[in-house]
Amino acid sequence: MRTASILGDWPTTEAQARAIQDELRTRVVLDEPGPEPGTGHVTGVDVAYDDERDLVAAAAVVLDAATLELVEEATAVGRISFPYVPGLLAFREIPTVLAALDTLGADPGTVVCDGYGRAHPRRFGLASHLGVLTGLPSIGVAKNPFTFSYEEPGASRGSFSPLLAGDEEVGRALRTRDGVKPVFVSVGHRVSLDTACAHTLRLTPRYRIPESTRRADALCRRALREAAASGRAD
DNA sequence: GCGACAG
DNA sequence: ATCTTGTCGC
Repeated sequence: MRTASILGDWPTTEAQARAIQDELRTRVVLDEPGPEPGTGHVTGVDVAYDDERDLVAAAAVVLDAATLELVEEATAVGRISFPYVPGLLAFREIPTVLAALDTLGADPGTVVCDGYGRAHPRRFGLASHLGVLTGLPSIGVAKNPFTFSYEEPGASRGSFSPLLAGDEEVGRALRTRDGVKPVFVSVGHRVSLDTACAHTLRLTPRYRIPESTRRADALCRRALREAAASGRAD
């Protein structure tokens, strides 16, 4: 029901989308440390696309933050709501992600997005946007540095270096596994950068990418396959 | 003006 | 994101 009202005035043009980001950005909360890593729940969200069939599938996977065991998972399928434009990714992913989150019975805890939060041209990436719309603490963990610069962090897990937009630190390049390419962590909503990195390290005991994101990725791909096979969307 | 550019 | 087989390595 909430999703319907949000889709009601979903932007059509890039200019409208940017204006929405500029307005919602003022509601981001950056002065809370956020939930203690390793306590409560952590929820991974991800989205998969079938542009041919105009289908999008989202998944939300709730994990126990201490054990990383599955608590609950949800999916939603819909139509593509916006083209991919660098800097406007949220408008492509958020409607279906919200639909999936809405069906969860468990408290999502901290939401982990596959993308950026503050590390964004207007400091309002997917994780920030999702955080503001849901009120939930959120962080972004991306696989690429986008347009930002960074110096290679030390080779061991836990090493990090600032992710920079000019001389402004908008996130961190964080090494989650020894000798493996870093991930790019930024704050979404109601979580500090230190806490966001601590969460990310707890979520990567085995792989470079957070367990939450890996599970959400697998789940939304499966949901997309099934939706394409049965030919439904809603 | 041209190229780069989260997923 | 997605198109795609085998293959090198732990």
